[in-house]
Amino acid sequence: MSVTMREVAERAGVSKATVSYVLNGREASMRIPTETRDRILTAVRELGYHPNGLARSLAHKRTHTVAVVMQFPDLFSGWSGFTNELMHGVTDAAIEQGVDVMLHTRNPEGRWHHGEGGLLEAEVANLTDGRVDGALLLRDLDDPLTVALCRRRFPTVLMFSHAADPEQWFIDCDNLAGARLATEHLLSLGHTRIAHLAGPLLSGSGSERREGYRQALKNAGLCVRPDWIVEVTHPGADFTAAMRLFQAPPAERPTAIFAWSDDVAMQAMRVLRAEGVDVARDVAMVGFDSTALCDHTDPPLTSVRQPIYAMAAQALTLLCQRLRKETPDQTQFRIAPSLVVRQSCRAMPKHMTAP
Amino acid sequence: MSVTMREVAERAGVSKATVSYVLNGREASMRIPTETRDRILTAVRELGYHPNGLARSLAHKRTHTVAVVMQFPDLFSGWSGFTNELMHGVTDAAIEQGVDVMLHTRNPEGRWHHGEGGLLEAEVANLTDGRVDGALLLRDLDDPLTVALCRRRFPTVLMFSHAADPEQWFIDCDNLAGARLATEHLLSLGHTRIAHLAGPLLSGSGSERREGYRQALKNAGLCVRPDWIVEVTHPGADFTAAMRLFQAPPAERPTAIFAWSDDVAMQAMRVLRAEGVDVARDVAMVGFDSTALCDHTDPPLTSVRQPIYAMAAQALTLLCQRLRKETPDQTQFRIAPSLVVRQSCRAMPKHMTAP
DNA sequence: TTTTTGGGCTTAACCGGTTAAGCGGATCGT
DNA sequence: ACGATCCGCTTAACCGGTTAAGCCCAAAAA
Repeated sequence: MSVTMREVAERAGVSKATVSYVLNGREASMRIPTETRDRILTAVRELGYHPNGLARSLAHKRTHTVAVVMQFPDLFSGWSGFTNELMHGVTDAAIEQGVDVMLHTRNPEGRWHHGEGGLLEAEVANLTDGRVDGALLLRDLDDPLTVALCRRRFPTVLMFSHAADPEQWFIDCDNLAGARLATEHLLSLGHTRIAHLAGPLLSGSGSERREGYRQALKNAGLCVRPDWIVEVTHPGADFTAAMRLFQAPPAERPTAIFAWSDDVAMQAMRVLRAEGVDVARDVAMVGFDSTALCDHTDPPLTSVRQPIYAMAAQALTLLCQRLRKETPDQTQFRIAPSLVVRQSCRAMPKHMTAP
Repeated sequence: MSVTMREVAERAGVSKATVSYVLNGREASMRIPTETRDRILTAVRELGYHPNGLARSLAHKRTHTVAVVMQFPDLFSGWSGFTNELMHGVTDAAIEQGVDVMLHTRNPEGRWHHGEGGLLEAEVANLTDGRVDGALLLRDLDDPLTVALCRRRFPTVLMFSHAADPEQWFIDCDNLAGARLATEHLLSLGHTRIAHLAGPLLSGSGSERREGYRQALKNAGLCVRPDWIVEVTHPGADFTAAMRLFQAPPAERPTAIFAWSDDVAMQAMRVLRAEGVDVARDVAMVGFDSTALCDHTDPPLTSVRQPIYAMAAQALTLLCQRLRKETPDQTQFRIAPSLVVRQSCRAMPKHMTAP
């Protein structure tokens, strides 16, 4: 089909090896006279030769390709600004590092591992079969795939997650601090009846943000009401449990909500509005991520900012360093989040904050 | 490093070929007794053998991987709901078809081709070097890369673009009809002073939507004011030219805007609001794409819907059919868009519509 | 003149699989 | 008894590159 090195060699009247040496500029060890070199380069041009990437990679055992492995098959679903910013960071850094990116949204047979081992094995085999040099993982805490890959010494970097194992490289956000930031912001505005739309317990971000919420309440001397922690793992989830909180008599309702992600916050805003509850006027809302979307919602959403783009880009850069066997001073990062105040939180009216 | 077929063969006391036959189940032509088969499978299990994907692909000349080639290096930038829905469709279909997806956001040296041919050549070589079987292209009309790949008979499918060449497979939206839909909606609400925030002329969507806008105005007996077609190619672009339209005396200002994309519409809404112009009350706005975001803006954005997810998924499916050398009845698709009315367009007050 | 040196290539093994062709021995048909 | 057939496997070429080792010949050194 395509023109091979053999044909180039024949046309130039040399051996495959010579062509290879010329094309790869192995000048240090091998001095090839200009005349031969020109003959080869002419043949290359005339035949329109380009080396086959697979053969190259097979011989080098290096593909200059990394995989991005998502947790959920539907991560691209909805309007997730998170995924967008993440992929933007990854691809920009990939261009800079000169690597290609493969997408592995593919989850073995459904959402989560069934524990049979066979599916996990298949996934591991898929990643370690030589087509990619390493992987960027977006997975839950103690995810079996992550652990399995690490055990096989397959080069990985965790994004937006972390691990106790010092062998694991990762870059994560300090979710605990972020959640405290959000909750304390609401507290400082005079809110005491704060509910939490929580993420999955399995994920680091989900569980840590819960804990940060709890800590902030406790530090303020408030008790944590378990029924006010409602698990809403993604925007498509069922919000009826959350809505039930607002069917209580007015004095029993939350006056503020900390949502574990912007997407969930936005969906909640929609659902609440449909029920006649106006965000900002009737209830304060804080999200998490502070993606560009937050400026465009009604009202603009106050949110905890984690620098997704930069973190993703750094994750890819770290992975490339790992592939080059470099040893950076630091291989585990915890990024401090910040609060971006927009207009979704009003202060509590004075008379209600008084005891 | 990894365990190879050779080692499996040695441990099972057979040749590489036999192992290969057993693993690939070439039972039809080759009958291997259960005893030998078991010996091999045991060796496979004991050694934890998994075939090397590169070697396999090299021998088969098939990688079961397709590339997604974007036009802009920054396509993942901002909050683009378009890209998100697109990638969701692509990846879902990829899972179904059993192929992997490579991202080629990489643009040779900056944004657009410099026409030297060298960069284009490099890009073509990159895609045709065997690492991917085919490509999904998101490119401008008459894009040189598209043309070059088609000439080399490299399997491609255009997404959200089209071509006159019957050899080109594509799936595109009827942008002309969509733009007419948007403009006619505004006309039907009584607006006659309609501006257009236009996309790049190079892109099919950009130019066709302009034309649809023009046609709708002409059909309504209105004249097209060139100064009211302002090019705003992406949300990060300069909006000052657009804003200048609203510095005219009230009677000279547009009362409605048709934006060529949701992202641009949303950014315009922001910029306008900052200038004291309230969308819906002071000016009607229609976007294009109608991604999930439109429900969350203030006000929710009326927009022309193209089924991005379904189109992207079908594009990938078409590509896979092309790779399997199937010949579908239809290889060029034009999808009819529809209008999703939300709350960003008010009817003109009666006294102003009267002549 | 003989030996050393080194330039300019080639040979051949290798990366890790696939697969057409073929071989040796048992079985079958006549 | 002898050829034909078939089973069960191996051999070796091949995919398209890379690269260590080495060969041949000319020039330099002894």
